[in-house]
Amino acid sequence: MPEQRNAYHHGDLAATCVRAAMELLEEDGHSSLSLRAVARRAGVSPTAPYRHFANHDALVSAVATVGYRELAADLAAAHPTPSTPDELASAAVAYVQFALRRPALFRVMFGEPCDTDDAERVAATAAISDYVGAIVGRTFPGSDPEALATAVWGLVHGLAVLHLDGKLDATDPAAVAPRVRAAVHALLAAELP
Amino acid sequence: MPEQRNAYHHGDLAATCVRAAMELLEEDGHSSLSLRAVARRAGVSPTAPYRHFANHDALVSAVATVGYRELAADLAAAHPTPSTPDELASAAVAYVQFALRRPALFRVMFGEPCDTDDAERVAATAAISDYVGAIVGRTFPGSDPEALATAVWGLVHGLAVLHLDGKLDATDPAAVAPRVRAAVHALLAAELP
DNA sequence: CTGGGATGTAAGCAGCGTCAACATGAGGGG
DNA sequence: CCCCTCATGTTGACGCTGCTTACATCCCAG
Repeated sequence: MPEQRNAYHHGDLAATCVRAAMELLEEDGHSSLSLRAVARRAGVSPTAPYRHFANHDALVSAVATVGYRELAADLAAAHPTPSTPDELASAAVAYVQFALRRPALFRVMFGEPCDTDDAERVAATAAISDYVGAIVGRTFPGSDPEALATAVWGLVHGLAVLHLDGKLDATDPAAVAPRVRAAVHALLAAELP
Repeated sequence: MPEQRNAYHHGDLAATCVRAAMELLEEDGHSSLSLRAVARRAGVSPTAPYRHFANHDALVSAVATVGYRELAADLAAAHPTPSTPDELASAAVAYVQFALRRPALFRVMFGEPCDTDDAERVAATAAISDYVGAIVGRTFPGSDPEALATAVWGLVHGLAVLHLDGKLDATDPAAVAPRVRAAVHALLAAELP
C-alpha cells in the first residue's frame, strides 16, 4: 500500500474516505457527516469522493458496513458461542454498549432503510442475524428457531435504541448493563398466568 | 379558529407548520423535512416559522410529540387494557404497523435523542411507557415489573425498527403481523433448558 | 513512447439553516 | 377614537451542503 504516491493522485482515496467518515462520526456526531467534510479531512477537493462513491448514501452505506463488522466483532468478543440465557444476556449487554459507545455510527447503521444493492452491506448484516440465530438454536433447542431469533434480536436491538434515544436512562453507564441483563432474564422467565 | 385573518398575519402559523410538516413526512419522506419546505407549504416566507420554532430541531420535536400521541391512540385502539399475552401481542402488532404505515414520522420520533427540554414531548413518551408498564403489571403480576416492562417495550420497539430498516422483511405487509405475534409468543414461552 | 482511461480539480447550481434589518397591522391605553 | 407598541411576517444575505459538468493530471498497457 503506497503511503503517498504523489501530490495529485491519492492512492487509496476510497478507504481514506471511509476512515475519515468514521472519525467525523466519533468527533462531531451523525449530522455532520458530509461528503465535503470527508473530502476536507482526506485533503482532497470537495468533489473527489464522487469518483469512489456515487452519492452521499453510498458513502454512508460503506461506513455502515464497517460498523456491522465491528459490532459482530464486539459480540464475538463478549462470547463467541453463547448457549445459556446468561451468556445470551452478556451478548445483549455488548450490543447495547456498542450502541452507547458509538452512537453516531449506530444511527448510521440502523437509521435508514438497508441498501439492498450493496452486497457487502447485506452480507455484514446477515452475519449478525446468523449469530443471533445460532445462539437461539443452542440455547432453546426445542422452540421455533426463526420466531425466537426474531424476538431475541428485536429485544436486544430495541433495548439499544431506547437507551440511545433517551427513552431509557443511559446517563449512568454503569446502570445500563444490569438493566439489560435484568430485562433479558425477566422476559425469558416470564410466568404466564 | 380564524380561517384566514388577512394576507399578512397568518393567524395560527405554529399549528399550520406542524400540520404541513406531517404532510411532508407522509409524502416525501423523512429527509425532505426542511423548515423552508414547511414554510412554502404554509404559504409564508422561508423564515416565518422562526417566529414559532427556535430552530429546525424544535419543529421536529413538536412533530414528534404529535406522533407520540397518535401512536398512543393506535395502541389504545388495538386494545385499551391488554392483560393477556395474546392481547399484548395485538398491541405489539399495532405498534409495528404504526411504524410501517408512517415510517418517516416514526423515524422522526425515535431517530434522535429525546429533547428533554420539551415538557410536552417528555409527557407524550411517558404516556407510552406507562401504557406498557400497565400491561405488564396486569399480565405478569408476579414478576419484576420494571425489568419486564423495559424488556417488553424493547422487544416491541426492536421488532418495529428491524422491520423498518429492512433487517426483517416487510415487503409483504400481511406477513408482518403473524411474525410479530409469533415472536412475542415464542419469547414468552421460551423454555429454559 | 504514446494514447486512453482512471483519478483528481475547478467552477457553478440549487437548496438548506440561520441571522439581522425591516415592514405590517392587531390590540390596548390615553 | 387614535396612536403606539410589539408580536408576527418579509427581505436579503452568508456559509454550508449535495451534485453536475467540464477540464487537468498522470499511470499503465500496447
